Amino acid sequence: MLKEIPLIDHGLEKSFEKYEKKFKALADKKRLQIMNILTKQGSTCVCDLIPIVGMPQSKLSYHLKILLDANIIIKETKGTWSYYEINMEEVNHILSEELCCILKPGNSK
Amino acid sequence: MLKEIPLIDHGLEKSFEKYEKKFKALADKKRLQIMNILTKQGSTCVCDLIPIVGMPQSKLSYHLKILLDANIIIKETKGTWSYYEINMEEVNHILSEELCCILKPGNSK
DNA sequence: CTCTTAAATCAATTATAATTGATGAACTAA
DNA sequence: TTAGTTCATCAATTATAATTGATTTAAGAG
Repeated sequence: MLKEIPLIDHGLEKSFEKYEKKFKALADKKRLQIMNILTKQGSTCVCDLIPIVGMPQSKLSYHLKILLDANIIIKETKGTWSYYEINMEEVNHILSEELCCILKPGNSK
Repeated sequence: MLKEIPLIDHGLEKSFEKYEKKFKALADKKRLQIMNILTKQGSTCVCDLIPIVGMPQSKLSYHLKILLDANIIIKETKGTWSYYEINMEEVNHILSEELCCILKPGNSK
């Protein structure tokens, strides 16, 4: 039985849109820095991130939201505090072992 | 001997800038489509790509340049023709095995 | 040389993303 | 209640990226 090769593969198109969003989230050095800090620090609240990353709160919130919406980080709210951490499962699914290393502790030696 | 932990790690900063560029190149579904076609087709010239990807020549050239500058694809010129192909080594260094699969033949079944 | 084709580049427009300071919502403590 | 804190969101601006059609460069063919 012959398999039809469609001109436009809608499954792939969906995939490309999904990965476009994730790569967009990764395509910013400030967000890569945030990810690097989260991998070093583990779960961290926004108020502690502010002095480390050195950016105003609204800006940090903006970038955290982009990473969150792409499922690259996870948020957990405890009372007034919001704790963010890397979604390691997701990151490992996207990035190479080599690249994942800059997002894992013990690399910045 | 104690190791100093710098507030700003310039080595990491350079890395982040490098990866920012690569992720930016990947962060577009049209470019992911181009990459997918190049993995299926192998080395392909621009004039053959135009009808496959269905975009005007100047637009295609623009997107190919972004992928080329990020070292994600390789260009080889033969006379009037320019042939492009995936830089597999680079792609494998960045992306997970799982994700590399959408950029390898035999996946679109 | 001229004519054609291939592909890159340009300039102008349009679209998308990032930054900023201010405001608002939700929780805690007094 | 009131005041203080954490964080998200808003609106306005600025910056960056994508799209378009036209032009340009370069390589063959005749």
